Amino acid sequence: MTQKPATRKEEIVQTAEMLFKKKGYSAVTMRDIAQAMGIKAASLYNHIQSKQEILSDIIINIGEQFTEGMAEIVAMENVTSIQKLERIIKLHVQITIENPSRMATMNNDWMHLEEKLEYYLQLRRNYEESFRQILKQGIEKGEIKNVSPEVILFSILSTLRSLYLWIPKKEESIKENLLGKLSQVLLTGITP
Amino acid sequence: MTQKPATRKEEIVQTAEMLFKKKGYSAVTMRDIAQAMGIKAASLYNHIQSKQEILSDIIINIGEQFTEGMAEIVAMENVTSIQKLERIIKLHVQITIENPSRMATMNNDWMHLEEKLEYYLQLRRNYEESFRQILKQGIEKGEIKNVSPEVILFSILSTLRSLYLWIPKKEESIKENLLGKLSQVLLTGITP
DNA sequence: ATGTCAAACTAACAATTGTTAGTTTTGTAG
DNA sequence: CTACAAAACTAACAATTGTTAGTTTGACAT
Repeated sequence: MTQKPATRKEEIVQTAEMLFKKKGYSAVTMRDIAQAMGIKAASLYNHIQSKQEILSDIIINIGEQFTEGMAEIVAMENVTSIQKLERIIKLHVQITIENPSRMATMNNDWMHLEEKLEYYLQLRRNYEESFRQILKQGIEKGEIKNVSPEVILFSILSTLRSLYLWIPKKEESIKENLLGKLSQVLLTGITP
Repeated sequence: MTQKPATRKEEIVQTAEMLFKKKGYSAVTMRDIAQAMGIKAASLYNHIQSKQEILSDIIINIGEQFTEGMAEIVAMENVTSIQKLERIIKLHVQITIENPSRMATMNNDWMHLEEKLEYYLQLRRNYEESFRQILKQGIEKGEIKNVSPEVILFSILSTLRSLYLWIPKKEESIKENLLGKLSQVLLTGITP
């Protein structure tokens, strides 16, 4: 699920993101993080600059993963809009399986970013705009029902952004089926 | 959108929930709440017992609204499962339009409940179980596609729980259409 | 053995936290 | 005008916060 940390700093970030997921950034203290690692709070500062830096590292890392993934999808040729949507769903499932805690932190604590806040918001706006364009093209080409793209965008994105809440509970076998089932529900609906 | 506060305590709760929505429970101080009301932090304690009480009031209030709404839906006779799902969607849209800040607080800060935490979790488990039963009955009767009820539950509930993020931006006219569009997308999908 | 360097430690800081105690202001009913 | 209750205030508290400075430890190459 999560990679082996390569540096001591990465260990700190990985410990922090687990705690952030449970209680949120503001409710987690540097002493909490240190205790979870079996060291003292002051020792953390041999490896990081500030608590804020931990948060930035977590969120910007994931934000840029989504940006890169979306760029690839936008660049795809000779595919339908539905196929692009399937790729978006796959992108979310993959990233969330790899980094459930980071996803939780990005979703819940982005507003506590300081210097990096505007950059994060820019990434998010661009991502949503690409998503919206894919939906509009699909409607134009008749591949997607002519319903408000905004409502579709909201509905799919809400589900994908909540994946971190459900994925950690499932075993690997279920995760494999998840992508297919989720695509079916989100794209074709639940009525026969 | 929000009711006129009847008591000074309700004013405090309403001020608090707006701030909780923006920054989360842990990041909002009693001095923040007081300042937003133009008074001093100590004055709040003429009306409330603790910061924790504010959070409890907000979350339990909403939690019980959902419990009551779901009880009515479960008790409905001579209706299809799809009609019950439409009523669930309507329930979420209505409550969220009336209390967007409370919804945000319930979704994001329930884990900071103390004495009332177990009661809240019980309400939530019961709600989800009723939802699950409606889905299973729908599948049995052939009114709902035979896809994993768990995935359907997750998908619809994720969207409904995120409504607070989108609803405050829309004007009243859009809100009226929202219910219909949302039902269409969630139930019949987006493919023609 | 010695020197080096990363990574831990102790001790402390200034600021901020939720909350209490006791006092003063304010508006309204008699 | 007076009395009373509601609701504000000032001042302070003990605990906790992120962070810094300076020191010690431990592993390893020389």
